[in-house]
Amino acid sequence: MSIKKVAKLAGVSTATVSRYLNSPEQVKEKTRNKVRAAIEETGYAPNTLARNFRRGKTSLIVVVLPSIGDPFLESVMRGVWKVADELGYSILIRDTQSNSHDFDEYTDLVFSKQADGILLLASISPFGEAEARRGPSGQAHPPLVLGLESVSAELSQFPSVRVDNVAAAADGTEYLIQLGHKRIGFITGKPDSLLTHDREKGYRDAMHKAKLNVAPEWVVEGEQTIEGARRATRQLLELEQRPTAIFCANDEMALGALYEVKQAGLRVPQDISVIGFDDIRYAEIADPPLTTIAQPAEEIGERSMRRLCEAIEGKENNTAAETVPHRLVVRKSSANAPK
Amino acid sequence: MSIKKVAKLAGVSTATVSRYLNSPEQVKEKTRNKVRAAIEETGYAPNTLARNFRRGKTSLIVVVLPSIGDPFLESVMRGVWKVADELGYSILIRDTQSNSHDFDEYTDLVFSKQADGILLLASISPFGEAEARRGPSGQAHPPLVLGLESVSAELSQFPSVRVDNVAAAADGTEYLIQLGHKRIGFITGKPDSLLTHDREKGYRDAMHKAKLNVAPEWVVEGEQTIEGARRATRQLLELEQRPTAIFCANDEMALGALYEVKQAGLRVPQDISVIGFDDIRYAEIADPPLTTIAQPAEEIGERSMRRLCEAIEGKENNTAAETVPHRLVVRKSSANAPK
DNA sequence: TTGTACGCGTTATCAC
DNA sequence: GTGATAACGCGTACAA
Repeated sequence: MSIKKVAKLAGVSTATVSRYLNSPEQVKEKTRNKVRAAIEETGYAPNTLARNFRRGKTSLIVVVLPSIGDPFLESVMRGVWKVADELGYSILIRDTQSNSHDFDEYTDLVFSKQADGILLLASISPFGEAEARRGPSGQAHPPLVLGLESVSAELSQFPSVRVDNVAAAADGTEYLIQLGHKRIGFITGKPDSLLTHDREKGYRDAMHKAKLNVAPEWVVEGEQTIEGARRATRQLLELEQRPTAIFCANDEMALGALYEVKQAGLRVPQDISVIGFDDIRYAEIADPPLTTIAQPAEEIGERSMRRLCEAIEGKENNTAAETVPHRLVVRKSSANAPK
Repeated sequence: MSIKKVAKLAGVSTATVSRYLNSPEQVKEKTRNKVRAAIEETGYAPNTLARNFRRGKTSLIVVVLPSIGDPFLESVMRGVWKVADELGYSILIRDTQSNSHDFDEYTDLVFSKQADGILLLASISPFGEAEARRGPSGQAHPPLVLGLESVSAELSQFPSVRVDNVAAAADGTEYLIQLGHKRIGFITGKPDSLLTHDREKGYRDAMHKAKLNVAPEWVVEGEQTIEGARRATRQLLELEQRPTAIFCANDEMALGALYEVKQAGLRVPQDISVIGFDDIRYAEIADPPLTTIAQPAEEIGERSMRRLCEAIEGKENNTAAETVPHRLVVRKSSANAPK
């Protein structure tokens, strides 16, 4: 009823008002002025609900991430938002921590037109039932891009943007080995996190390549939280032959590890080296400043979002996995192995 | 076109399918079964776009916050999401850091039916033009609740949920005064943050009450970032008569301050006490663990969100300001004043 | 209890 | 360049 009101007031048809809003260059200047005046007078704002309905598009994108308030994701999201603003999308965030949704619930968001696409920045259970939905839905799968996380076989058909976590973790491990460390502990994430699996694999690969043994008790679960990492660290420190270095699958856990090592009266890095992964902003001001592996977070966000938008707009269906470079950042929490 | 398909397949009318979805009790069991079968067979998912359009409701809520990846906001958002899930809303996040929108852009989201309401967890520029829009829009203002932040006069008409920042900061300051500190520095936030203004006021009030002078150079801007706080701290340390204690308007800045004090070769808390505000999860594992003022973050999120939903659903227009309790958490970063 | 038919506000497809 | 009008898919008043 509203575009009609404006149209009547301006003495034009609704079609013209619509054109004025969406492709003003198709409207003669004189008409444009009439319409503009009418819009200003009424304070008219187009009803987005109706517009989306008509266009069959929500301009909403769901970003699925493990937990908001993750300092690393902040940088990624900055990149995501940049592209979203540029291309006119809004971002709907779902975290997998507070809510335990399964994958279908996310794909449903697209099939039921609540969102146009999904940017998956978290590990979640694989395709499951959604696979069955390929038929009815008409399209094979919803527009979906994976950022950060490694891909399970089920999801390997989708485009992705991430660092090579295996290689990066291997680099970090090799760095410790070069410092003379032989007993290196690894604090991994949750069991279902493919990402931390990959990092663990990189660690194991590097150890193996250097012909160093990995005792089973050296690899401990840290649940990707400070608390979990603190527990894990205490376990490592109680070992008869405790590690001289601890590699944490992310910085959040490394900060917890740092605390517990110092709490136990040991010095970092003289007694134990600690390194992390992600280079969050707290790494630099940790005590001692944390050696870690940096990812180009904002770039990952930007590129994955861009590819998602392309997929939505049907411009590309390039399903290639895109790898961005990582970088070892050496700070004070790592040093030569003791003795 | 889709509800029709289901209806045809089930041999009923579209109205019946619609009823099946929205008020199943109005449908006879036998019919229900037919419809259910048809829905399962087709994999039908109702078009949310059409539904929202028809209902005139988006079930979307915009949460405006200073910056995602703020560890404190994570807890607040947990509370927000809890209520959102319960009541069937989705959350659309806008941060004021990466994007600089003004207030009108947020109210427009509601007026143009992109969202049902606004939860404001950040200080932003006051009403401005939106005030003018009261007429045409029909309603006085969009559903809006303030969480965390203090309110400017323009926004005082809206419901709010927060701690008493003035009183809390006064408590923290008094605590330092009791420890014998007389020269207490304050690192404040951005000039336009009402929140940190209030905390600064609490600090000044407490100093004044204790008949202690506040030298102008003791109050420094820290921009609400680690970097800013580090700069501010260096300034304070260079003072001829440097403070024996530093009160930071939030923990993020306190972590930066902690780093710089140690960097300068001073000991915390023996030479300088440092306290923060918010009790983020990194406060406990800081070195030394940070004394701070805790807010019931999740509760703030939950209550403010609940009030917003009530406002949207027209259940209440209680515009009272709700105050939740704060709590001083004493850890190792604060001690008696030196000498 | 179920079916028919209309309208929500916008955009797109035609003619003119 | 502009206007008339038919969709878009769903909910609901009303009739049966």
